[in-house]
Amino acid sequence: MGERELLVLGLLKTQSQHGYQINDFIERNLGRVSDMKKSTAYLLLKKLNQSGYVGVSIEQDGNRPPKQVYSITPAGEAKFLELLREALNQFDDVTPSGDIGLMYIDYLPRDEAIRFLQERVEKVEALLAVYANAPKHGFGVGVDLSIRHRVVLLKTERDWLKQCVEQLPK
Amino acid sequence: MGERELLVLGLLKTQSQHGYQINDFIERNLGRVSDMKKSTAYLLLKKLNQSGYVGVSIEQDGNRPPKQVYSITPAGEAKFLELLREALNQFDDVTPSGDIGLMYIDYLPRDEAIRFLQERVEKVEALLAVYANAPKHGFGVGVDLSIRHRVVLLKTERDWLKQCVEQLPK
DNA sequence: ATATGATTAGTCACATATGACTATAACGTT
DNA sequence: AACGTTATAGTCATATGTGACTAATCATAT
Repeated sequence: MGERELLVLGLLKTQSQHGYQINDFIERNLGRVSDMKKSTAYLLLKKLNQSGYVGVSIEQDGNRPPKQVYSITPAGEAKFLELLREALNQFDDVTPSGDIGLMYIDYLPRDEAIRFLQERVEKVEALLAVYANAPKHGFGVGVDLSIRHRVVLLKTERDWLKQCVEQLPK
Repeated sequence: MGERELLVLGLLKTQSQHGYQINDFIERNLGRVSDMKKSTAYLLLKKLNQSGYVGVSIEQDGNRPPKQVYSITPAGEAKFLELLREALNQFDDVTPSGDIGLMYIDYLPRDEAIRFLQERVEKVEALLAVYANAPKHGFGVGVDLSIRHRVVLLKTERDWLKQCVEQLPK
């Protein structure tokens, strides 16, 4: 259990919801903090239910097909706090992707390799532009801190890539 | 197919090997560039073989149980270059982990939350010390560039975390 | 009326990755 | 000769995550 479970439990803490709403909220408002997909959301809801952290009730809305409404249980509230503490305090070292290619860079003509790396820099810069121009978000400090996180990581990535190009032996 | 397949094909390009050697080399020499595990290595070898990018032959060594020796095929050589170009030129935006907790930080007493974040800073600094003191590696420029990558990312992480703590409203 | 697209609510096969486990042989030490 | 350790070579159950798919209802424009 990790951040994704924490995210779902936290959304249910605000109000009981069905799967669609959960996913919709994440897609619309938290796209810059989580990339969780719909099927994963439903999967987690099911698992959290089996573990007793969320309850399900059926809601019939006029003629619409019946919906599963999920709500957090007391055990879920406790788990939420446990996961929150864990999430705030833990740091996972992640192996950055994109480095393996550099190990074999000498198998390509130097100028071709450099062109690839420069294209890569441009991709990073394009993304940077998107995030840097993101409007302040209303959902809370957290989302803004998270966008700031991405921005500084992307800048670091860009600068490191540029340094790689420079430091490459002729 | 991605970086991991590229890594394996690249190691076979240098010389034909069996699964054990591949994994052993990665664990011993490339632990700072890839975190691929043994079972994954064997899995990739099998898949690459099924796709015709590596061939297998049996080698009997005295009384030892027979070994599968893997070697790269011409198709594998071509695939290697294709994957290398892709790896050098692509940039994947990755959602950084550890941000979800910040969204819910107000559910904990502020001082407790800050203690957790400070512990997290210490973890980052501990890792930073490990990588910063890593000796220059002989395998090639790539490995050193990769270590540099981790170091700058970790520094960014540390600084961002410190900023988070400061910017938190009282 | 009716076609189109958004809303709502999921399911399922599939790919990836790994931890835990099994086995044998060689080698050094006591 | 018994024993622990390392080298060797894998297999397998399991967990995670997602893309592609199905289906029904409702709102809106044509």
